[in-house]
Amino acid sequence: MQKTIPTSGGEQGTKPQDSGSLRERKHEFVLREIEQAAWDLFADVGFDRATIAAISRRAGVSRRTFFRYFRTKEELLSYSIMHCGQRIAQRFAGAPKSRNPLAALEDAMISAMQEEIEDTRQPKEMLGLMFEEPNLRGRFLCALSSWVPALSKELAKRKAYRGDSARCDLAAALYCTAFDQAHLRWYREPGVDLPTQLKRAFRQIRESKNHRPAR
Amino acid sequence: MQKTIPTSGGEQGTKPQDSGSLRERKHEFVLREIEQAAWDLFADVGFDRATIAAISRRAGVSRRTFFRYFRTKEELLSYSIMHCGQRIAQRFAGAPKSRNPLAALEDAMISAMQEEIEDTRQPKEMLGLMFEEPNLRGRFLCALSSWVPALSKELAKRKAYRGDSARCDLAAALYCTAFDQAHLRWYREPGVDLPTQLKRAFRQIRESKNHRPAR
DNA sequence: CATAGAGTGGCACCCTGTGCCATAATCTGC
DNA sequence: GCAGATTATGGCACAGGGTGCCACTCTATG
Repeated sequence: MQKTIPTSGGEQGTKPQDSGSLRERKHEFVLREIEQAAWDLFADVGFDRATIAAISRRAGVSRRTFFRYFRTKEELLSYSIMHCGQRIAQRFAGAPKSRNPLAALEDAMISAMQEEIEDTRQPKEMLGLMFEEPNLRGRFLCALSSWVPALSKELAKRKAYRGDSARCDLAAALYCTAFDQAHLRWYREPGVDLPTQLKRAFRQIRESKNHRPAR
Repeated sequence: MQKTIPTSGGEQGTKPQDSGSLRERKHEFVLREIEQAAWDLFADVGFDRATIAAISRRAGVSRRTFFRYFRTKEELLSYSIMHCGQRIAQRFAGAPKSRNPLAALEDAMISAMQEEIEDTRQPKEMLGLMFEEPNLRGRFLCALSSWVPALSKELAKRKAYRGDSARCDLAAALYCTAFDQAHLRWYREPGVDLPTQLKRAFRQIRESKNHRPAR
């Protein structure tokens, strides 16, 4: 029953990605255990019926400890989504400055999501909860809208809309909405992959919009 | 201390808008009492610190009864927002069919909000809570996104995007996002009124988009 | 006035989330 | 290794959100 925590001073040599002290690795380990236990239970009985006591038991920690890793049950979600937002922001910031700002944002979202899907266990199941459970839908949208400032800032830095922050805010928000809707369609429409749905949504946003060069 | 409930058989005659039986009017009355008590308390101490016990006490009902009027504390919000969404949908549906579909949607949102602001006590304070309290932000966005199906349906009926439902969905969602962002700016930027903010946001969406007639 | 049905309040109960404290584990310097 | 500082953990108590249940009150109807 006891699972082992990877040791740093072990005989088989420390792997490069197992960075940090034992304490840090342990923390990371328990975090993943809780996360996994939670998602397993969500899949079994749904979000609302999965009590924190049950999640904790499944993860092998006390209820009190759960709250030291996640402030609320919903934070289990925001967690994944925030991480996803950071990925997108990083890629966006790393894109060549010569690229059209909106096109760079689109690229960042598409490529980040391709990677995200590969990394995530049961991405569609997770997404299902986000769309079906009203509680989670709110959290999801709230997390999405929290991406706006960072994306808007990068748009402004790249002189989209001549650097007008209000317009960049709105543009970022619109792209997040397209992101959401593309996921919704991907979830509901089997057979069409996510990148295609994203591209369709983005095309509709910029459809017939003439990106007039900054003066 | 005792407030009186408008009687139907009173000497001063029944007012036309006080329709329904005594039971129904009483229900409506208590509903408003709770709603008002809640918003007053929210303004005083914030959403989180306003306990349901305190709201109920202020409204003169028991805690148990509160939950017979509102399933959750957050529902106090969704309530207003849903109502607002219905208003918009009604106006949209009532617009002349000859009008450009997207323009009709814009008109509906603008005029509905003008009326809404007049009807609402402290509209900006309410909005403030929606943007500042993370819990409420999620609820707000979730309620907003629940408008999408109805608006999309009406867009499709009016042959926007040649009736393509996927595109209408996205368009409706984008307009809701513009709606949200306009409110955000209105809240943060004193001195510019809401209709102006809405118009600015809408202009950016359709900016340079050529509404080609449906073939 | 009598009776059915809806509204109400009080109670017990479970779950979420937090503060507090004792205990156990890790880290640091020796 | 070892002692002390630091941090993680678990258990407990407690406030608040939300629900089921039951007795009681009020309305609607005849």
